[in-house]
Parts: sequence; structure tokens; C-alpha cells
Amino acid sequence: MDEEPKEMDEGVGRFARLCFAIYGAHHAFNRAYQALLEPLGLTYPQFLAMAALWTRDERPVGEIGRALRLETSTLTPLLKRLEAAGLIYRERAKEDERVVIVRLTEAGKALEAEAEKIPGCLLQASGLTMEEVLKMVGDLDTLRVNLSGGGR
Amino acid sequence: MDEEPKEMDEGVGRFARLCFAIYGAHHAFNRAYQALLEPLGLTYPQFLAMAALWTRDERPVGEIGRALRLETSTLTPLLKRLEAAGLIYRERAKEDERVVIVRLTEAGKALEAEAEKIPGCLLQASGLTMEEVLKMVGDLDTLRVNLSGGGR
DNA sequence: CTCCAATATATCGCTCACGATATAATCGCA
DNA sequence: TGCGATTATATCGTGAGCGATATATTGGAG
Repeated sequence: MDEEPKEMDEGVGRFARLCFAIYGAHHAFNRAYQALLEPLGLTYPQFLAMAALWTRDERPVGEIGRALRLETSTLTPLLKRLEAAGLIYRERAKEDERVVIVRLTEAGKALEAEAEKIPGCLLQASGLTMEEVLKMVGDLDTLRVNLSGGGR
Repeated sequence: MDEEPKEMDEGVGRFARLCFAIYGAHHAFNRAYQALLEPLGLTYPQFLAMAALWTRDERPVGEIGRALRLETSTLTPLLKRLEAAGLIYRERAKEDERVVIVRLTEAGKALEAEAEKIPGCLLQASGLTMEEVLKMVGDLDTLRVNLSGGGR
């Protein structure tokens, strides 16, 4: 009905459509997750950080940053908010005082059970089969690696 | 070498991989565009707004918002920055004083020529064929529409 | 042992993004 | 005509995100 962003086809070239499609899909994911995460009191990036800790607890800040591909300037305030919410705590490693180890609190561990159903809900909402999902993941990862020159 | 986010496979379910892949691809696009746009003095979202105007000039704020799927609370400050940079100007429509019409300045129009080569550069960097690009665009759009319940 | 480079995290200033709310103009119906 | 609902944009507060920079600790060369 309205002028959809397919208008991008003409003026700036067809490839711009891809960045725009990713941009849009990212926003849609953000919103969809946000809605399901709100009862848990988590934002989407906070959920990703918690997921990293549910997979492996007691990790240094830098390791979480590499897993999520976030800078410490993003991660430090985010982790502080999670700490303020009582889901994690942070303390300097005694063997290397530069390192800050992040650990789940009991509340943080307990939240995993609540969060577990969310990806299933979204898979259903996405209207994709698991096969299609895995294909897209592969393509997107390839794209990411190529665009970032193999680094990061 | 490091623990790549495939770790997400286990803890939170395979679907989480997709949201993570989109998250990562989005970041990679952001960075790749940012690097090419820096000489033009534009950010990536600013570039998208300019692209909307290069396609069609003299548009109301709301129309640009629908094209980019951004709220006015995001768009108004962004457009003000473009105005401060001398690329656009904004004025109230005389026939409906609620509406603000956004127009390109001469500098804004001139910038299109500079920006035109960017998507081509990135297509090359992406390592994808145009065919693959179009397939991904279709899949991502489907995903976005399904996740957002058809709206927006 | 000292000092300098490397490493790990934190801080700052900026931009983007949203929801909630505000303001102002227009529309429609009584 | 006039007043309440709707529409268009703007403002505010919060949470990402990044690059540049700061701080503190460790490691290594001499």
C-alpha cells in the first residue's frame, strides 16, 4: 500500500536492498524478542549476554565480548545493568587483577528456565522450517565474514 | 580459534542461531558501510535517509519514516543532523501545517554521485552473486513480515 | 630491578532506536 | 460554529553501539 523500500531498487542499486533487508530483519527480531523478553525484564542484547553465560558460566568480560562481537564500551554498561538487576555479579580475578570475571547469581541461573521457550515461539512465528533457518544462518555468516574481511 | 557463537547451538536452541546470525550480519553491514561512508560524512542510517530522498525528493517526514520503518522519535533528530550538515532542509507544508516537508539542498543532491559507487563495492566484498543476494532479500523480507505479524 | 609495551577493562561523547508523552493542526460531527 | 478525536511531528528518558581515550595490571627486555 505505502511505498515499500523496494524503491531502493532504482536509485542506489539492487545491492542496497540486501543491507536494507538485513536492517529490517534485525529490527523485526529486536521487536519480536523484546515483546517476549519484557516479562523477564531483559532487553534483547541483555538476553544474548545471559545466553552466553547460561552456556558457560564464570567468564571474563572479554570472552563474552568476543562471543557476542561487542566492544567493552558496549558490554561494560550492559553488564552493570544486569548486575544491578541481580542476575550476575562481576569480580576481579585474583590471579590477574586486570580481568573481571562475570558469574551468574542464583536468580540469573533460574531465569534460564523462563527463557528457554522463547526461541521455539519465534521459530513458529517466523514461518520457516528449521532447514531454511539453517540455510539462512550459513549465508548470513558467510556474508558477515566476507564483509568484515575475515576478522572479528 | 575463539569460542564462536555457535555455542548458541546448545544452550538456547538452534533458532537462536538465526537471530544471532542476523545480529552479526547487521553489525558487519553497519561497519562496512560506515567505513565507506566516512569520507562522505554520513552514518549508515543517515545514508539510508538520503537514499530515500535521492529516490524521491520533497517528502514528508512520515513518508520517509514508513520507507525506512523508523519512528519519528528516531527520524527527527537524524534529519536535524542532516539539516545541520547542509544536506537537506525542512519546512512546514503551507496546505497542512502539521506536515514537515524534507527537501535536498544542492549539496545533498550532489552527494548522490559520490555515494553511487558504494553498493557496488560492497557487493564485490560480500562474495555473493546478485542472484544469491536477491534470494536472501526475499527470505529476509518474508521473515520480517512474519515476525512483525504483517504490520509495519 | 626498572621501565616500557602489551593487555584488560572502564569512561566519555556521539549517534541511533524506541515507547511514552506533548503539542499543534485538521477533520468531523453535532 | 465549535469541540472532541485524529493526525503529524517533536521531546524526553533509557538502552544500545562505537571510537577514542584513560587507567591499571602484567610481562619482558635490558
